[in-house]
Amino acid sequence: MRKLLKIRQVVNQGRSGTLPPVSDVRTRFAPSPTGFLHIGGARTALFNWAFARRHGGRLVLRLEDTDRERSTREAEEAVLEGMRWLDLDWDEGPHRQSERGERHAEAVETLLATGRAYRCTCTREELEERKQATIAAGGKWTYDGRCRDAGHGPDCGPHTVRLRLAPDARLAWDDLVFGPSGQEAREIGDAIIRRSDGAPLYHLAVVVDDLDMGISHVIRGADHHSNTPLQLAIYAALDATPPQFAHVPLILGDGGKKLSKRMDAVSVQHYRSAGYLDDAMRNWLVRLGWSHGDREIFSGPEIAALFELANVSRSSAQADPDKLAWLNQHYLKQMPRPELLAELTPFLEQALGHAVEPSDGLADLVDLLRERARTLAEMAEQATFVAVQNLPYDEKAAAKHLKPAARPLLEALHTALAEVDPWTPEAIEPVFETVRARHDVGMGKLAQPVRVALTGRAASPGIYETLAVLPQATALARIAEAIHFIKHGG
RNA sequence: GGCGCGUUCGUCUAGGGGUCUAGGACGCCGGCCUCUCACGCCGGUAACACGGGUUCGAAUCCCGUACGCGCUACCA
Repeated sequence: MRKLLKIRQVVNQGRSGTLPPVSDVRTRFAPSPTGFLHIGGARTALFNWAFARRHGGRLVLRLEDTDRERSTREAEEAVLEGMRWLDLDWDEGPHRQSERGERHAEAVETLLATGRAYRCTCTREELEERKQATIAAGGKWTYDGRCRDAGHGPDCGPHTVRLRLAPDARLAWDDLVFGPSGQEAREIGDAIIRRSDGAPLYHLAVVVDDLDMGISHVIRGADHHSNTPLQLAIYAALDATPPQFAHVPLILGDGGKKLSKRMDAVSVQHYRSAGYLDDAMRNWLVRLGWSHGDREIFSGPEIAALFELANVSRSSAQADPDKLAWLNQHYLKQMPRPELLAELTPFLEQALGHAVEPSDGLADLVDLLRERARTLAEMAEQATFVAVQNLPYDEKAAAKHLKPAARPLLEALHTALAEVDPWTPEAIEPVFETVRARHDVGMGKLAQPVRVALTGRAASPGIYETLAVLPQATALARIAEAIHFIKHGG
């Protein structure tokens, strides 16, 4: 218990207050390892990370893995993987709640020894019965205190342990986001802190863990706002100074409803595999409930430099996938080429179904595509033509542009293009000009058939660039194929 | 049901009594650019939940209503 007393109180501050420049800020992220990192959890982690970094503090990672069923090693790893992907580096841990049973048990024993808690032999059935009775009588139910002064000893048979609350205690705190908050103890009642099977309850466990880990700021989802009074009571019973609390609003799904696993994309790995960038994801998440004036774009380091709890909203936010897509393209546009190439390759290989050799053409193409794709998956889709063996034609595109009228144009181009040297957009352009002038057609009539011949589709980057991205021989071969296609049909 | 919290354009938000005929961003619509698709640029649409107060003056303060969310477990 000594250890618990060491906790230092960080200067109390309201929403408008400021923190001392250097502090002992210690935040924590405490997810339960469910097999994926939920975007709500990811944002909570991000806020904790940002707050710690902003104030030169430390972030502690703690896995709340008491649900042994779901808490497999793989489930844990998935959560950590999500954190790493988002560059949310932690300074301590991961600690595991399951490994701290002894500390939880000790705390309960201390509480029992000091009379701050007592044993309760009421059974679930009895409790339920009395609860229904008082509700039927129009009353509000909290534990009626039957065992409060019964003085049950350790050998009283099956029992739970309850916290003895002073009925007139006002369990109040100044929430860093919600402001002054609190509840009367009598509205809570004597809560169970240890189950009859000896396992500690969540509220006891978090308090002991946060105390032991020296957490100065508990930043967590608003769903815990109304759990705080009880936890405050536990801190008090332990004679410990509670940390500061900041509750962040929940993230809602489409239509303002709670995020549902089947209706919404709730895990960060979903977005990752859909081709979203970590920078975009972080930026999107941080702007859900937090703002910094009119600014929209924030890099990781900028978040770490600018984040303040005072600018966190109190109302829940609806996740908007369109905004994420926009952010993603923004980051796609400014990502250094080698990096982008590396990120794209796995997506491209997946789209093609075979390995891809790096080439200058592909590298050039990536620069052309960053203006046209919102995700890596989209970009890969648009890039397949450079690396594909047998180019398939989009049916509608072929029907519209690979018509007999295009044949003489393609033939003229094929001949002229064979002479182009060097094979660059600049050298290719004049060829189109001459062919266009000679056949007296508009650019559209000329470019579209070529585009379909080269890419199989009606949309691609500029035609000269698209040509130059392919080896000259390949480009010529595809034009020849298109001519053949027009002659003989599919 | 009880307790708590929330409510500014479709969405994320700025805004802490006059400078708000409410600003930015995404989306959407229109235009320009143009070989397609994009990008870019220009322009437009669109909000203070409702009702009472307080005040010379309210998006901003107070009360109520409605709606939404959270908690209300020997779950976390």
